Amino acid sequence: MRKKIYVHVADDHKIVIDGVIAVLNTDKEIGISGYSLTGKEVTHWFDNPKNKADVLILDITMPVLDGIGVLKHFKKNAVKQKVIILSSYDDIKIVQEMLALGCRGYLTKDNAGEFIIDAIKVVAKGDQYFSPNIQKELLKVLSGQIVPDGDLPDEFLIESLSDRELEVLRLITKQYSTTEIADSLCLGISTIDSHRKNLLKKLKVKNSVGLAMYAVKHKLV
Amino acid sequence: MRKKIYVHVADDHKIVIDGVIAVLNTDKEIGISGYSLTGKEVTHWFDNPKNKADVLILDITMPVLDGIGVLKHFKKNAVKQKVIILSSYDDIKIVQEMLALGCRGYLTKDNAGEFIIDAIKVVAKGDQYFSPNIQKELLKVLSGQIVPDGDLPDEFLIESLSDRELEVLRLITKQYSTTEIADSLCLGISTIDSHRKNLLKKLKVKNSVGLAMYAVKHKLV
DNA sequence: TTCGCTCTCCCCATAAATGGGGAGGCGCCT
DNA sequence: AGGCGCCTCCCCATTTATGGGGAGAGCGAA
Repeated sequence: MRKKIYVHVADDHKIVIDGVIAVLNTDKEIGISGYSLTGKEVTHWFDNPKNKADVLILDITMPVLDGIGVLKHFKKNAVKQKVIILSSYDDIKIVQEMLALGCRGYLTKDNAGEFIIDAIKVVAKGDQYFSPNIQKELLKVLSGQIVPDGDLPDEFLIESLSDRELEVLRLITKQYSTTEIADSLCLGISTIDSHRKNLLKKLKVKNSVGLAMYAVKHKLV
Repeated sequence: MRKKIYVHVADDHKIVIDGVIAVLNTDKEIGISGYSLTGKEVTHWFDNPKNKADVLILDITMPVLDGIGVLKHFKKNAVKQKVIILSSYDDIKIVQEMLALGCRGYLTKDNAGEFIIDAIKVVAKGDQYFSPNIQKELLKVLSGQIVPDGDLPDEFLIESLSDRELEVLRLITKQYSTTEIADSLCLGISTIDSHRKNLLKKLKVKNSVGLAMYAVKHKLV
């Protein structure tokens, strides 16, 4: 038998972890090296050089530190273990964002059970793996059926926002009007108007609702 | 051995179902009679008199028809099988709402694995079961430490939205202006204005951004 | 039938947001 | 010194959104 592949599972819902482990236990080549309920726990595990995990199954939405934070931490610390995202979202933009952050595979929770074992084996070998529904979406992008806005992954879009703009954006999502934002920041109304106009341009959305949706999507709130 | 208890599991994430089933399979008195990925599927199963399930493990947030809708359907049709809610929320007001709708038990996803078997056995006998963290919250209410105010968390305001209002809300989140929504639905501008005004009142938000945030929070988009 | 709710549309008015443009100060980097 | 981006604020104008009220038609429940 080949060398066993050790897997670490991270999700804020223990029952999901139980499910993943139950599925993985059906395969003799795969072992469980541990699990985490928050992103913070994950980074603790992987900061320890004695951690024997080869692959990390990672949920995006977690308390304390989310999946995005974990990937960023891994990138900064050059963690070499492979990461497979296990998420509820099948939005191609999110997939791209995760890829940009260095994940090696992407599964959606609605069908992870069928594909997770394959995914782990493929990723452990060094390849990438995406569940069929995600593959289909990625192909659409490649074949030009979806033009991903020609924009850089939204990561960079976020970073192109200035501190002030982020501040204004956050207040907009709190349903503050321009006047209220101006008062709250002790600035003129025209200033907030300018910031909002710049935000609309930078994020390429139509109105404040678009700004709010963007902020939510990128977890700025 | 006593008569086996049959359980039906409903959750929009298959991996959660896998997890629940894996845990339940460790107990010989419990059998799985089926599972559902949407509330609609659940009602189909339980509308069929041949369904042999004794207990339903039910998630609250599901597409097509959510857990609340399922409980209401059960109430209307006098479905006699017991329901245990399996939810991410540990908000006491939600628990109370579910109790009012006739559920017999409440588990949170973060520790369901430990208690789900006990919960099923207790509920199957006709008693109620709550995981310890929920029990603690309920005791606080009974002892007067929490005075549950009249308003439910907004999670449940959604039930009071009409179809048209939901439609308008969805288009608002797509960054449509009132005029565009009117055109898109072949209605007058005044009509959409009225719907939006009603939405603002019903959902107790300040503006369209608030509507969008609400829609996102409650997974309407 | 009467009551309540939805859906449709209208009146009034004001506040807010959108869409162009420009401009001066300030700090940072080259 | 010059360039660049950010922050601040202003002009113009139009479109939208908000906030109050009302009203008739339809439909189902009590």
